Amino acid sequence: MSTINDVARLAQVSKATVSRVLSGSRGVKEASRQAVLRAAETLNYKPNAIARSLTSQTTHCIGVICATEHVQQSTGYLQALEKQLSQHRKHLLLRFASDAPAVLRAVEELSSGLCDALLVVGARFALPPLHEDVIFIDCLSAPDAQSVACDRQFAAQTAVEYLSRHKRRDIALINFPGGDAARETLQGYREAAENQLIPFNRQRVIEGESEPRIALQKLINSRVKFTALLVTDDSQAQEAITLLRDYQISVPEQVVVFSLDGSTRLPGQSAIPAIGYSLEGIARKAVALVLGQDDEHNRVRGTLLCD
Amino acid sequence: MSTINDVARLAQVSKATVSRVLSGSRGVKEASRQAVLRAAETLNYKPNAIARSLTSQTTHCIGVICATEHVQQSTGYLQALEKQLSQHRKHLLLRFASDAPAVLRAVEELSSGLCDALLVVGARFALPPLHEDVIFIDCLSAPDAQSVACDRQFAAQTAVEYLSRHKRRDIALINFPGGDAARETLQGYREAAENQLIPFNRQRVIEGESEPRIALQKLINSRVKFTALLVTDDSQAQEAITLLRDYQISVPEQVVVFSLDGSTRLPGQSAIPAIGYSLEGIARKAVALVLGQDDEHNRVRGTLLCD
DNA sequence: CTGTTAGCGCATTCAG
DNA sequence: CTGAATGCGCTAACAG
Repeated sequence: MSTINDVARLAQVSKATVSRVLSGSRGVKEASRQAVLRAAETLNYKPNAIARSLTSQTTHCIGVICATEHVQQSTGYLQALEKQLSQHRKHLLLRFASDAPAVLRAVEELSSGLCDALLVVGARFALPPLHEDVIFIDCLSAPDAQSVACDRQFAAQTAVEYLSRHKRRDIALINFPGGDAARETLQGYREAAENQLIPFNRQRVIEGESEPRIALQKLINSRVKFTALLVTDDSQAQEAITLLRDYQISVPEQVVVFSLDGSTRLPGQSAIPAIGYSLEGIARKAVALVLGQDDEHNRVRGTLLCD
Repeated sequence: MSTINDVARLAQVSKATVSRVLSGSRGVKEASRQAVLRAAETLNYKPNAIARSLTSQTTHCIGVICATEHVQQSTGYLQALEKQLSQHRKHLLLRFASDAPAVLRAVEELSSGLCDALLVVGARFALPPLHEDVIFIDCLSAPDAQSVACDRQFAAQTAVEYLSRHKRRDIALINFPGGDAARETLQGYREAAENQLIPFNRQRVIEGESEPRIALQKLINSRVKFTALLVTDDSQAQEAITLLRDYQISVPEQVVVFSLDGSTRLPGQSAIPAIGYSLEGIARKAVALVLGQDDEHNRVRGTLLCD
C-alpha cells in the first residue's frame, strides 16, 4: 500500500497539502489540488484508516455482541444494525456470546480502543453492570438510559386484549425468568386482565423458570384451566406447541399460543399470533443512542401480528 | 483511557520497560516487572489496539462480506466464521451486500488498512476479479486458490445416485444461473446419469435462469416428464414445492424435490432430501486460507441429508 | 496558499 | 537489564 509520503513525493508537494486535499480540501491552489488528485489516483492511494484513527481517537467501529441463544433471532438484528451503521459510515464488529461470562469476555476484548462503542443484543440472562459505553438492545434488564427495549407492558396488554376479544379469557403466562422484562410483562398482563374483569389467578403465571418445557409442565401439572398461553418469543412458542400436542392438547383449538415477540419470524411463516417489533426501528434507535444522539425515548412498541 | 505513559510514570520505569513486560516480557528485573504489573492493574490499563496496529501493520480484523440474498443462510456461516476467527484471536468486521456493486463498494471501504483480509460469502452473482487478499466462500465462481467451495460435482452425483435408487430416474435440474458452480453441477449430473444408464435429455436441464419460478415454469411448459427435481438450495426448493403444488403436482409423491445445498437448515426442519455441508468445516478452511495456512485442499464435500 | 513541526500510543532499535 | 530515540501514517497548529 502506498502512503501519504508517496503521494506527496509524486505530486511534488508536502504531506500536509495532500492531507488537506483529501480531507479538509479547502484553501489549496487548484494546480496542487490536481497534482495531488492525479498522484493519488495513479498510486491508488487510500488514507490508512488505522493511522487516521490514532490521530482522531475514533475508529468508526461499533462492536456488536450477539447474545441471542437462537441464532435465527440474531440475524434480523444484525442486518438491521449493519444497515443503520453503514448509513452512518460506521463499521460493525461482530461477536457472539451465549452466556454472561462470554459477554463479559467479549466486552473486555473489544474495550482496547478498537471500538468506539459497544452494543449487546438480546441477552436473556442477568448481566453485571458494564461501565463502558455499552448500549443494550432487547436485553432482560439494563439501565434505561443505555438501552433500547421493547415495551413489554404494552405488549402483554395488547395480547390479553386480543385474546379476550377472541373469547379466550383463561390466559396463562410463561414469563421471562426475571429482570425488568418479567416485571413489566406481568404488570401489563394484570392490568389488562383487570380491565377485562378477568380474575387474577397466580397459578396461571409461571416465573423464574428458564427452561420453557419445565415451565409448561408446571402449568399443566397444576391442572389450572387455560385456553390461551402467552410466551415470550417464537422459539418458546414452538416448544410450547410441540409439548402441548404431546399432551394431546390441540393448538389453536383448545389453547391459543401467543408469542410476545415475533419480530424475527419470516413473513407468513407462522400462524401463531404475536406482537411484532420493527427491527429497523429498534436498530435506528440503538444506533442513535450509540452515536450519542439520544432521542430520549428508548421504548419501542410492537404491533399485533396475525394472519 | 490510560496510556503506556501513565503506567510508566506510576511504575517509575520507562515506556520501553512497560512495553517489554506487557508484550515480549523477557529480560526484565522481577522488581520492575511487578511494579509495572501492579501499575497496569490499578490503572486498568489496556494497550491501545490502534496504536499497536499502526506499528505492527496488522489489525487482526477480518472483513466478512455476506452476499447471501436469504439472510437465514448467512447466519449459520457468520456464527461458524466468528467462532473460528475468535479462536485465532481475530475480529470479524461484518458487512452485508446483496449484489455485485454492493460487494464492490464494501470491498473498497474495507480496503483502507482496517482489515488484514477479506472474505466474501455466498455471492450467487458474477463478481469482477478482486485484486486484494479476498477469499471467497461458497461463491458462484472464483479463482480456486482463493476460495473454499462445495464440491458440486460430487453433490450432483450423489443426488442422482440417491434418486435413482429411489426409482426416480427422470431427474430434472434447475441449475445455477452460471459460473463454475453450474458447470460442475451439470457435469456431476451427467456423469451419474451415464453411470445409471439414464439417457440425457437436455430439456430436463434449465440453466441461465436466475428466477427459479420462471425456470420451473419453463420446465413444466416443455412438458418433459420428470419424477424428481434437483435445485441448488433450500430456498429454491421451497419455491419449487410451492409452485409445483400450484400446478397440482404433489410433492414428494409425483415429484421428489432434492436440494443440492441444505446446510443452513435447522435440524429436522424439513423433509426435503438434500446435500448438507459442515459450516464449521467450511469456516475452518476459509479461516486457514485467510491466515495464509493453506491446507491446499479447498473443496468441501457434503453428506446426504434425509430424515 | 503551503511547508515544517509535533504528536496520537506503542514497539523496537540502539546505546548505555 | 533499562532508558532515550525513532518511526508507523496521518492530521493539526503554526509559521512563513
